[in-house]
Amino acid sequence: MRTPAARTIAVEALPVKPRADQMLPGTEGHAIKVACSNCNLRELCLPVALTPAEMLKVDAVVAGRRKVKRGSALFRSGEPFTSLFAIRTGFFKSTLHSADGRDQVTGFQMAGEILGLDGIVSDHHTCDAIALEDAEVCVMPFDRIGELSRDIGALQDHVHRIMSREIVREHGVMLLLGSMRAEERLAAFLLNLVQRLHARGFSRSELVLRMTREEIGSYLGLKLETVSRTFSKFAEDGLIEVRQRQLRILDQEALRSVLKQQPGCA
Amino acid sequence: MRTPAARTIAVEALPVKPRADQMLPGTEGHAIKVACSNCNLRELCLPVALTPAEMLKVDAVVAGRRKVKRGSALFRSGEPFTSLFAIRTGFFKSTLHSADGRDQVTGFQMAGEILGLDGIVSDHHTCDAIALEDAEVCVMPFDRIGELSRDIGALQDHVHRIMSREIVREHGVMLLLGSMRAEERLAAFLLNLVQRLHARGFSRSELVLRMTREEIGSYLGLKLETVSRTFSKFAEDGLIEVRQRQLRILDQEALRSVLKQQPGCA
DNA sequence: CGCGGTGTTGAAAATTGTCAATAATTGTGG
DNA sequence: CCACAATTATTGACAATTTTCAACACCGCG
Repeated sequence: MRTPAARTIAVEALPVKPRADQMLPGTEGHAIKVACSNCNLRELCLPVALTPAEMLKVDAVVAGRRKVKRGSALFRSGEPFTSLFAIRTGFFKSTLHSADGRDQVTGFQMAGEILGLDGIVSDHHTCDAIALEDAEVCVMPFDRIGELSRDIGALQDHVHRIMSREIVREHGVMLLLGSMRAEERLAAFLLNLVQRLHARGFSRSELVLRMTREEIGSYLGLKLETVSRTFSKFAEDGLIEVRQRQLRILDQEALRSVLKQQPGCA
Repeated sequence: MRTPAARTIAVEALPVKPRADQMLPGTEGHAIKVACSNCNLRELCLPVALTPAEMLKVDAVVAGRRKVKRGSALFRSGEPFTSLFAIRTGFFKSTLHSADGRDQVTGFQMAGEILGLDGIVSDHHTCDAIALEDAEVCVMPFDRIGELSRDIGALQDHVHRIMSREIVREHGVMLLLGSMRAEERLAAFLLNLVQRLHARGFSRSELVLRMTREEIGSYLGLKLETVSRTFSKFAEDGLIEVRQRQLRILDQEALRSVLKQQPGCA
């Protein structure tokens, strides 16, 4: 039996601070100009101090934009690597396919985040980047980035930081996969997601899951049924309200505390 | 001309002796000559083509060496980040400590590998690097690396590749943690370890585990008892021979096939 | 208005973890 | 050099968690 917790939830997680081109689906706006200097994602994507002259050069790094339809790939494993991609709008998953037929979602990426870092080492992409909703990215040829960061120290720093940040993020995922139980994993996932959305101007309590239960499960190292059950348990306990992909966090504190029941509990 | 260092090493190192002999030949208590140009780990650590003039500059990146005793830390989470470290001798683990008291080994590092990349993003280290045997590292102040890679394109590339390689490595760990069962995890771990040791001139079938069962378990997301049991099972099945930390792979093919029993097994 | 993909739920099975006892090994100090 | 303490490893019995299999509900879309 379904608990009566299935009340209607606000249709869409609306931005707290309206930012037209961060709207999730249905974003129709045609890009006016390909330039970081007047991009409203700059604080996320390029949070460094640059002189106006440097800024102009950085603008030239962006070779153009590319739209990616929901369900299709920005790039796939094995393809030659030439560029990094900065997400302007939309939502991606990165998935790995192992030789022995395993699949693993290695991350979910949203506006302002960078895709393609895995391809640098071998000049080939090693995972797929799939749009989970219609998306648009800035294309940044990596050789241009290299050239320019020789001129502009702040840009060089920034590139290093982006890569290091990805390493640190993955450490966190390893911690999650290696030491948390299902409820903890899901709680950590939701808190992370809503925190990142909030940093982009969305609600800190409501969100729309752009991915399936199976994709969440793959990311968290769980089966889709376990994800579903855990959502239901959180809902029963009054931590969240969930109806399909509409999700509202009712008790963020309690969700946090799911993560803190750890050590010598015996 | 580049002498294939790995081959030279292989010849010298083949008689794999028990205890503390997983030290790279030729590195025993050498003088204080700090120079990449004549380092026998160069193929591993700095595999790029440089002119002699560039090579001299790169030598100057290494500010010095540092010895780390078994059990002590090269750096700890929270400490200011200033330098990357290249392992000359010894063996390290990297461990993460979460706010809620969880620990996670995020990797094991050996000669020729780089430590400290996680610290770049925030100017502070975010994990501990602990020596599992007496070790020596080259200290490479990161600002010098930055300066020099502005001059030397090949070095810039190399730095990018090192970071990207770490990202790709961690993807692999996520796959392991997210989708493999205990036997598969341990098999993958052993194969990876022996492959890296072999690349450094050691036997492809014998190795000495420098870490405890608990550390292996932490890395693989398993309890130490599960690690121990799985070792025993592999031994019963004739895949390996294990006596404490001495380990011999008897049937590498069979170990590999542990990873390939994936899909519709029912 | 039905269909396919997606999500939920139950029951049983499998895997891994927990607790506990014991053994082996290593390090330490007399 | 030996003995003792501490750490590390092995193994068994049992418990907990998660997966598997299966049935069914829901939703969006053509």
